[in-house]
Amino acid sequence: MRENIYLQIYTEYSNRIHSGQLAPGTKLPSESELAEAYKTSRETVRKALNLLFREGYINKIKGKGSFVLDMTRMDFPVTGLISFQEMSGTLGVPSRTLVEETVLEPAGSLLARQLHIAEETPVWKVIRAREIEGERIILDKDYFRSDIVPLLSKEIAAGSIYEYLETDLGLKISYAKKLISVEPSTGEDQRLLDLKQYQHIVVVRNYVYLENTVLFQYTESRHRLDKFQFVDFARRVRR
Amino acid sequence: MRENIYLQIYTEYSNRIHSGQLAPGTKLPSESELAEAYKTSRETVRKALNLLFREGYINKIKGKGSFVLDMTRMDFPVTGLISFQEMSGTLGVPSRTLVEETVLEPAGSLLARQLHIAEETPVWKVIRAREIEGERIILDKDYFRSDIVPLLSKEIAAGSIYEYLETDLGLKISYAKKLISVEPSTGEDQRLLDLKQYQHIVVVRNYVYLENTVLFQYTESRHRLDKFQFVDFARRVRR
DNA sequence: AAGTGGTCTAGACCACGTA
DNA sequence: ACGTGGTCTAGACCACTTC
Repeated sequence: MRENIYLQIYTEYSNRIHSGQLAPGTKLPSESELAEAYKTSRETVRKALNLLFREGYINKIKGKGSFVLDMTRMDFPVTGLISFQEMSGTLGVPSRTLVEETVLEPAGSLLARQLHIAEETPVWKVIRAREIEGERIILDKDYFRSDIVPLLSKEIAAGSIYEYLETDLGLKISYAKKLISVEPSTGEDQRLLDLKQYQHIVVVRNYVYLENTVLFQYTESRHRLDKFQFVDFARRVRR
Repeated sequence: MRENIYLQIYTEYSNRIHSGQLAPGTKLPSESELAEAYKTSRETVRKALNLLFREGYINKIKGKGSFVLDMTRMDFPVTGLISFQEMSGTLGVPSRTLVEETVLEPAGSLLARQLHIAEETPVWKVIRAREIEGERIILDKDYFRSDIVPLLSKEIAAGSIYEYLETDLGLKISYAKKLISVEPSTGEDQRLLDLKQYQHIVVVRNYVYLENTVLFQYTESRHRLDKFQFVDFARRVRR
């Protein structure tokens, strides 16, 4: 039996909405009609529609139907940082990554507390500056537990570390917590970034957990004030 | 027939996890066991567990079971601003709201663009300063479409506007988009807040939509740099 | 009354983890 | 082999909207 019918329906419709093929306001076929069209049950269709709903692609109104929302007003991505990854993905913005450091060293007291490990545990430390349109704007400081990530080369750091972790190491990332705050900039910030006159810097602390709830990565992403933007889309939960 | 069994299960377990009655790491009963215990079907139980999963209360591992996550490490709320509402809710932090202005006036060009309405349309404007531990730290500027919110008194503004909108006016809030950025502070900020030496201010723009996808409220929440913090919990979506 | 989405049922088969 | 969660089915009844 083919599986993940609901993901297939979700993907097809999210693509059509993304591409503009389905204009905002368009009414989707009813759940029963979709079930028939995909030769599946209504509950399976509902799973797909609920995904689209949760991510802001459509709105569902009882008694009326499901309607395409205006994603263009939402900018992108629906939730997350408008930062290096996204900026460099968008058309024609020249950007590059400067790997400043890739070392294996003992965690130390501060980091040991962040990662909930012993101070002596060796930890991979990767420091990268992100240059966008000729300006070094973001400083990424990544720390990985070395018992989980045995090797990290400069080459890997220059590319996508996440791809390496998921496809090569087979790690299953489950969830992450972000903490955003504004803090005075450090000497390191001033040395590695083009900070202009700004005395403060936006710090995004990221705690990444594996499926087995092990916290294996801690990241500090330090953004120049004027280039920082964060988007959050939230459905209101009724209880 | 009793309805919303899944919400009942969700509420019971989220409460137990919140209160610490269910310690982190605890294994929940299996889905079949829960279905039997609540005299319902497995799919209904799964609906409840998926809610708990999405909100970071539990982790689900195929073949093993569902496990309580450590919420205390997560601070609170799971996603959102650590700001006035939350701060004032926590024990013993003295705080109050100063209503600076409650007027009905034409939208004007800037606001007309934000709310997607005509410039002449009257709009309720509510300006409130939030004082925490004797310092005015947050400036909330709320704008409501007057065709949807007919009346807004100073008394309502001093309390919870959302409660008024939902219970008294029966408005159904569906979703909201937040945009966070850092900007130079204005004269108004300096006049109404205790800004200290800070030249910049964290601006949280909030766009609130009703169930029928009408954008009816635009809010600017302006936070003093050093008192701003935002938390985001995100499950990694696998596609 | 007809059509829509919201909830629920009582099964089924599969993939994964543990023993 | 067994228990676990992940997906799916083919129905059912309900609440809401529209006609």
